[in-house]
Amino acid sequence: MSPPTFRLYNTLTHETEPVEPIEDEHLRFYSCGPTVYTYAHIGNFRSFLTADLIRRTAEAIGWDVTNVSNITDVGHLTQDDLVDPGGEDKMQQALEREGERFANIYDLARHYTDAFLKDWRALNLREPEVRPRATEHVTDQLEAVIELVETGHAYTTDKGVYFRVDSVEDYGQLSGNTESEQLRATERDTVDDPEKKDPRDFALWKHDPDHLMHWHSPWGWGFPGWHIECSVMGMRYLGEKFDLHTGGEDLIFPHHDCEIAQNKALTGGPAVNYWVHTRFLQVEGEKMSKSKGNFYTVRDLIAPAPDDDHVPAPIRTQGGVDPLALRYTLLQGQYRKPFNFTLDTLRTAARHVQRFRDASDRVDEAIEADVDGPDPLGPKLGDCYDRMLAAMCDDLNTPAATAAALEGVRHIEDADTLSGAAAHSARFWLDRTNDLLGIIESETEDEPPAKEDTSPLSGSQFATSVDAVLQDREDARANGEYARADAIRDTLEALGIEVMDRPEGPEWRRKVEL
RNA sequence: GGUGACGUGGCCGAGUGGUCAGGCAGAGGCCUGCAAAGCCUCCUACGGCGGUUCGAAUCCGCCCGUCACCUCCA
Repeated sequence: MSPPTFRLYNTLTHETEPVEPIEDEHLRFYSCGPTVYTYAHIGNFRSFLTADLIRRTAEAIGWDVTNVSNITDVGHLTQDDLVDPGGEDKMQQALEREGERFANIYDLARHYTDAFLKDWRALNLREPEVRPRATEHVTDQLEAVIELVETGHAYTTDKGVYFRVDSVEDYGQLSGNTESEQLRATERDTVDDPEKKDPRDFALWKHDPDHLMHWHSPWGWGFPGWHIECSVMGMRYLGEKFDLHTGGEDLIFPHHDCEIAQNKALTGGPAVNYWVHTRFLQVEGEKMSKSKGNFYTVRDLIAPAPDDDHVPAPIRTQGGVDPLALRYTLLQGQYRKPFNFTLDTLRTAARHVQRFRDASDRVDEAIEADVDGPDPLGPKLGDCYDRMLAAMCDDLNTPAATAAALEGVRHIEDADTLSGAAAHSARFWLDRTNDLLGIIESETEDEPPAKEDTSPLSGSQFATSVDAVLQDREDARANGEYARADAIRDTLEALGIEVMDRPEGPEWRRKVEL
């Protein structure tokens, strides 16, 4: 059958539209990446997950994909209008906070970039084709700013260079913030540059020789404005026109509106056809914030570090969550709707991921055994896959897609026996499901994040001793000493070992504790 | 105040005019020495008020509520 039409909601048109790449069957898109001044939290990754799902869906319908995802490692000011030398940026603040950990601002950026990439892989996000860093493209940015000044789209003041918003058509089209007067009326009480000609004008270059990161420019030492880096890096790696651009909903204004304006000024027309924005998530029904104690970074959940001050106390003794369970959790909400992240959902997700894994193991055994027999699974699973793909193509409807996937795994579980033929069908389905949703097995080389292992024994030694204890319990059961058998089970449970008595003998696994 | 999004059962979340979403939790049952896991059954909602229609969670209007952005937060 022909693949379904891939449709996405376009912030620019307020409609869900068929995605039609400029180059047939080749999707080229840019994803706004993080500013690396701290560990990324699960909300950040909800947005990056959207980009990953766009990639996977496009690949599933046979398209090529070129994705550029940047790292913002230049510290930008916390207030755009505050272009005085005393202004601080987030990276500088981070360095002051953690000065003892890092030699300098570049060291800090490197540390958090590495941490970010590690989390990226842990969540089984596919690697973008290009991952440019802002600090490595300052020359490109400078050239763009010079061009904008020369073409009259920008002007200089003592404090920097500003983009002249009224030099392009339809500024603010993306957000709907089109009224100059409106922005003026709501301007915050910040230090303004009196030489700015329009309150909407934004900085392309900031004059500041004391900034921790500074570069030489025709206007003296300083650093680039925030919006210009994405315009420049997007065009450099994807061309003057490309298909799609992703980011968090907070970036709609001003960042993406500014980017659109810059691109128009530089190329004479808009660069991007589709804008896709991911809604913020909430945690336990509230805005995620450090003061509420519901602020989760990826590493908090998947690999707790009890001595790390970044890990909030309420979960410092928890964590150890399967990163794919975290991924599965984030799939329970469609990217464009508010999503309420709860530990309860995470707990459930961990169980579901385990079901996929158990089914996968069983299928592998059945392939090995290769018993003759019919294949009742093939058609059912084929149908499940079709519905999964259709759901993904329908504006990344991940809740519907995971529902169909769960139905598929139930078909495998329900089969009393798996013939070789059925097992091969199941293997094919599991692999394609994992390709599309990435929820069964990680594709990365990284070691799985160290689960908290308080045992002094290594993994295999530990397993051997658990097996020995279980044998003792089996002996007790055989002798009818049920009180002793239950005591052994309770002891193991207290150690985080879950015991299941199967017809073929006892089985155990580590409990998922949240 | 401006801009944009969203309101579905105890909870999370599909569903865009008429037939079951699904999951979690809960209740009962099967299985088990007892459990756990798994399986079966049950629980049936659409923020409010109008309107369109033979028929609306689904379309329209108004209201209420939640969230986000309004100069650097994904």
